[in-house]
Amino acid sequence: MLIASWNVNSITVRLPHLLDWLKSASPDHLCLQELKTVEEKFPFDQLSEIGYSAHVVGEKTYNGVAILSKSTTECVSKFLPGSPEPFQSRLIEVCVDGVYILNLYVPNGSEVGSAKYEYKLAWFKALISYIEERHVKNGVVSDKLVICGDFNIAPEDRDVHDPAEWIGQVLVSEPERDCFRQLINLGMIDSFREFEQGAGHFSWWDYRMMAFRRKRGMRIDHILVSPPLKEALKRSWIDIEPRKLEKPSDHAPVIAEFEI
DNA sequence: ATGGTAGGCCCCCTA
Repeated sequence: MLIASWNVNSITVRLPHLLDWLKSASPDHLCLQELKTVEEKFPFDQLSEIGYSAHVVGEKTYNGVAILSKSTTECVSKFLPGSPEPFQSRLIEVCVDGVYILNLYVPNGSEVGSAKYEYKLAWFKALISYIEERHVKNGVVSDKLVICGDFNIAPEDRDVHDPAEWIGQVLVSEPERDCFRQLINLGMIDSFREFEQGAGHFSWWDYRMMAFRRKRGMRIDHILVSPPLKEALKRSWIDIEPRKLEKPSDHAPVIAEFEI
């Protein structure tokens, strides 16, 4: 079974890339972020034609998340209780055959110390409570849980093209990394790092300054796996091919394979 | 300290 995650930066613009990628990669479930549209304009029909159903939380212009699946899934949640105001569509969770898939679009944070940065930290605090209430027993995640998404956090310096240049900045600041570590402390496993220890593996590159060509990126999109799924995890990787296309998303899809 | 590029939308905001 393949579970993938991709920040498409507008599903309207990226639909051709998305359909092509689904046909070639053929994931069982794909978590999408930054739809930038409302549910009424979501391309259910075109996705259905290639075998995918979808649960969607959209909004006009910003944010928006969805989970596409080949099989039928049960939607568990479409919002984050206790998240700071105003509401933003950044969380959706489904359940399928006893496996929970939680899809996140973590706030970007804009700049350390800004109001948006405080929103990001408050949002993550609510996220930890959400996970603790639903999936944690005795301090660890006891359910079969996969947390996918654009975390807007590069967990360690090896996930950053130039750590010295980025020190203390948004996406890499210690309070943000503390947020990520809280999930690790609940037992969640960074699937990518189970198979690859090296630096230079990125999932996002700024559109500006030819960042992709210059390999100046960050690994901020993640698939985390709970302890009950660890043995089933067989592979985890980043597919940078769609980032090479004309009019790409600034993010690449990340994929995890399970023997289930 | 700033700018560069992209997407959506209402001439600017977010990333």
